[in-house]
Amino acid sequence: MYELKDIPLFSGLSELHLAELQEHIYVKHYSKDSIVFYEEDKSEYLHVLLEGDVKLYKTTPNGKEVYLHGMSAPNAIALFPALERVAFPATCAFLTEGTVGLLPLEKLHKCLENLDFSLAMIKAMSKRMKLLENLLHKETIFSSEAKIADLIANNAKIFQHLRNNEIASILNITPETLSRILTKLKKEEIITIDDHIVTIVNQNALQDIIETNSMKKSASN
Amino acid sequence: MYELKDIPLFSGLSELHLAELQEHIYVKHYSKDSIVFYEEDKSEYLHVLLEGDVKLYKTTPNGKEVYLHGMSAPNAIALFPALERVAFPATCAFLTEGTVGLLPLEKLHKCLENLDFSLAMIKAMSKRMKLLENLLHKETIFSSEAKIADLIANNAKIFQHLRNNEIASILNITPETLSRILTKLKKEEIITIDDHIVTIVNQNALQDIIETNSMKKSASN
DNA sequence: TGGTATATCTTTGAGTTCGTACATAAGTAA
DNA sequence: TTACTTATGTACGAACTCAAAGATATACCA
Repeated sequence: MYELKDIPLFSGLSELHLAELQEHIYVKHYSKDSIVFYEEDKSEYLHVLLEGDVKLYKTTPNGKEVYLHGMSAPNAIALFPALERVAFPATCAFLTEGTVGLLPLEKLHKCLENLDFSLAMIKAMSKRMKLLENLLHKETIFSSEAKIADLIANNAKIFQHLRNNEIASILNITPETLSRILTKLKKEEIITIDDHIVTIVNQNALQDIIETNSMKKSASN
Repeated sequence: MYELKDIPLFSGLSELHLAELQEHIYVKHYSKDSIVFYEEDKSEYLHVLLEGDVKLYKTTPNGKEVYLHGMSAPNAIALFPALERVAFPATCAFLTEGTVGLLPLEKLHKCLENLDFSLAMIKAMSKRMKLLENLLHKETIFSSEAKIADLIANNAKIFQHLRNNEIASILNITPETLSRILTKLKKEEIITIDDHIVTIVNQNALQDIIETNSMKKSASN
């Protein structure tokens, strides 16, 4: 299990300061699939993921989950609600077993008096903004085909570790749509899939899909 | 025209420090509709909006604009690309005439050695995250009906200042869709529109649309 | 250990929906 | 007038839902 000092946000603090913080942290264990916090909830604590993987997602009025991102320990989650003391914009659920440390917000806010900590906070927030920005791009610009092409181009290995329906939920598309588009990509000889290993055959065509948001049908059809 | 000290991000700095920064700022004037920077571009400067209004938007492969947000002077724009020295995630265009101050990134990064400045930066980034988070919610959770209902509930006055096609572009829907849904809202007696003044008649029904993402049809149809 | 049963995933087809695109008419303003 | 904005009808398309069949995995038991 990780400790505070393993998290970049806190790693710049002195031994002494860290020890003091550690004293005030309430450590909580979670089982797989349990909820850490719900969208719209508020909390008096910063949630620090010390062990395990979580996902963050929003829920639509009809109960559909909109996947935002996954996070692995060690990591501070929901920084922005902690800083602004506002409600969580998303629900956080464990994908594995895991552990969360709860740091009282007063303690966090006191840390900000330390310049190194503030700079680390800026770094951490930058990182989070990059994630958000990326997500926004995927959800507003990319078509389903482009989402899939992008995933294959950047992280083809994920198909070895996750089932297609899990990948679909990460991309916020239905498994049916994923299946259909993968079939199309195979038929167009842009990729091959063998025993869950996705291999890129035509990198250019893939890039083209990402850039144009669509696949030109092959003349042979 | 505003100056650096009018911007919350910089207002905590000493007179001396401000004067020094001001010396290194290159001030540039822009005409209405001109582009400040393009998506994917990089810059060695932080852009500080000193006068006028801009909008930020992404462009899809088919040339459609996806509106992100508008900003008014005084304000630092594109903080995240400035901090991380990465490409702009969006295009910035003036909606009015205006002025931008260009602050070399070295100068900005030097400011971060000042704790008050760092704290102001954290505040500014928080604010930006809130914007992004809001936008993400609108684009991923809301239906077109909910977007419009939300706008009417929170900012009905905007209909007095902007034409419907401008409002449509802010909501990232087509003018046709906006027109149809406004007509529907009038027919259901949820709002009235008189000479561009939108009045809410049935607040509950409006809230209901925002929460459920759809309008139940009235029995009379 | 192997074999079968059962559950879960994936694929495919058909139909629906939401919002867009295009065309055109009607309204409004300079 | 002339240009632009708004409204409305029709058509289209991307991705969804629902349903059912086919393929894989997992569990259980002899």
